[in-house]
Amino acid sequence: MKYVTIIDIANELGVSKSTVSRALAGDAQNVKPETMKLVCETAQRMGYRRNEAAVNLRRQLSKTIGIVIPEVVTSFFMSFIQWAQRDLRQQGYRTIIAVSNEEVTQERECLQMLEQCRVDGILMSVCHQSANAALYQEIMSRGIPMVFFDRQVCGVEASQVHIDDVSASVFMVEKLIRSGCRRIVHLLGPEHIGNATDRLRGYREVLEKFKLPYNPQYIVAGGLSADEGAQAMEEFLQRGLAFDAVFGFTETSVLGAKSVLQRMNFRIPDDVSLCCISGTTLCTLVHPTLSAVEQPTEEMAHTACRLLLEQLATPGQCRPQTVVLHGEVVVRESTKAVQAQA
Amino acid sequence: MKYVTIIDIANELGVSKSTVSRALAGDAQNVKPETMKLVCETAQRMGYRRNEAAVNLRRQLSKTIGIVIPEVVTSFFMSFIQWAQRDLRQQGYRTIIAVSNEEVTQERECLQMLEQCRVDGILMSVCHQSANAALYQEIMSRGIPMVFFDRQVCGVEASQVHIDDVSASVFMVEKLIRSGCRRIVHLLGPEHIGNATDRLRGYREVLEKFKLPYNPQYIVAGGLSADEGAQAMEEFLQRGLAFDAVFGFTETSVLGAKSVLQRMNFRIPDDVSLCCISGTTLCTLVHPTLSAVEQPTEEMAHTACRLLLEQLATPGQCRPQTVVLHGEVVVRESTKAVQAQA
DNA sequence: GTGAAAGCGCTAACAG
DNA sequence: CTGTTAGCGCTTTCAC
Repeated sequence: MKYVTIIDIANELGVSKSTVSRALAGDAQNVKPETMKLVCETAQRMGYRRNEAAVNLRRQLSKTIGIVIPEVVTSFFMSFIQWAQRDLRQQGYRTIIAVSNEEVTQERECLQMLEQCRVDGILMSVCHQSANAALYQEIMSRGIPMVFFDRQVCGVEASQVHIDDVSASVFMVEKLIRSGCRRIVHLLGPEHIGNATDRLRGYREVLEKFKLPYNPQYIVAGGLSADEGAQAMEEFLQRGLAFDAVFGFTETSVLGAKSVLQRMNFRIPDDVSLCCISGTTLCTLVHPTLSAVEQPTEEMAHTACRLLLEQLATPGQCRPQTVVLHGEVVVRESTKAVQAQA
Repeated sequence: MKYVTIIDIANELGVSKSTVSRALAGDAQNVKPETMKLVCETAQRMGYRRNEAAVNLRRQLSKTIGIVIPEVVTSFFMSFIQWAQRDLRQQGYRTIIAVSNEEVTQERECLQMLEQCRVDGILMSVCHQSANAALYQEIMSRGIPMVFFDRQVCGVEASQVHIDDVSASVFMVEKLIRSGCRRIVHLLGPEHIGNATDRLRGYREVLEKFKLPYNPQYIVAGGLSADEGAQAMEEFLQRGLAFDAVFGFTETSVLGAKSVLQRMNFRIPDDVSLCCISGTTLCTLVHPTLSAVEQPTEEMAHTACRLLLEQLATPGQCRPQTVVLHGEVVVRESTKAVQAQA
């Protein structure tokens, strides 16, 4: 029931606890090799586990990074975490994961918890572009570096890494148009997520470029979840407008829309092309009727970790910087596209 | 840079740190209401965050539960975590998530880390049914309760919760046969995962029941990942045997197989039915050609948490118990099935 | 109702 | 090379 402490080991061996501490820390400079070996073996034998709480308290730092993500449905965030953990662990950092569930209050609680655990830094994907901005500032002013990834934040002086949503959107929509689509439904993301605005902007830019009319009737609030996407699709169908493509904000919402379309016997991608800016490669792998610009998850994780570690290495020294990455494009050409090219 | 401590608050107010501690803990019995209010307000104003490391050290417990999962690709584990976190948080527990990446050594490191963090209990899904069994026993003998979920463990006296893999498998395969399939490929899971053996057993039981011949040629090692599933499928195709269904161990591996089949212009589910025992509802939602018995993720999480909390409440008192849940079935009937019924 | 003091397990000066 | 000592921030007796 009780854990073995360095004092237990010290008593067992008749040495002082400092010696044990030094030996266990591998301080070859100040411990005789044989003492070292003896201590380590005894620790092993007695089932010693060093108490992180005690170490953190003493050292005044935790060697722990907090990661806050908005949801766990999309594999993007999980994949990001995996890459980030690898990088951070390599630098001797542990990670604590906290999920805000897309709610501002839960996000506050997550951050509070991370502060209580005295994390050395935070990787964060926000659930709202501005609601908790003051809190972010407060945390950073306390000397805890934060790096924001994927979801953009407004009004915060901090390092960020995200993809170029406008370009990604432009690329995707242009691809649709070139493959013969003219009437493109856009499942708009929530306005409190900055990326949504950018993607709408991209959508509009392409229409202008091709001198196609912009009809607000084709823009539907598609939310984030599959349910919201499905609902949005039904809402649009009731408007009775002709359409040949759906460009969704989330992978999840466009898949929700897809289920509605299939129920209505639309053939995909022959009748309707589906596309989105996707979380991860897995998406288009398993949804072979979906076109997507894919986020470079691994690169984003590396970059975010690099930015954070830099700030950790030079406390208070480096200016915040924003890194913008570019997605990879995976497009499923519909038969319509083939006709259009002919 | 420096955090505010209760001593800072005590000095600010000219009271002792004990009083501050009591007030912050909400000990109304021993603190005058006005003092209480004053302390709390000051704490708020000064941006106090209580140091969890110090509390844990003092209290000799962490109010933290560790969750170990083998991978983060499947949404099942993420979904499980979400439910579990909700239950545990409600009981005042924090959670630490650790990922073993299906590797025995990484799993050891995870557990070691959790012990170092002095977690009060562990929810665990193993990457190997027996490799670390001794370690599990050691941890439990130290008084840290463990509950194993989803993946079965061998030779360990501990509480477990998983689905009835044999029944699930029987149900799925029987469904295939009743819908007209006769030659069913089975993508077998790794032998170090107990559930794989059970599912194969289910497969064989059904064949016997229907007096169909068992041909080992139809069993292919399908691994866990999409790549492994694809490779297994290709391997099977080279055998040149006729087949009309694929029953995979993992959602992921059967989707890998699917990509190969599609490349070969098989029509799904008309030429070939695909099915598996799936991680979560999302799976069949987004893969409308896949039939599956779905794990009751939420129920599994609730059950696992309940078992753990029971052990936490009565240390060393409750005997390990195994709970077996049943999956829900979602079947996509192929046109072949319709023909068979006619 | 409040304060003084001890101590959780560990590290890091400082002496020897 | 090793031992002694002083805390890290907090809770919790025990006095008053």
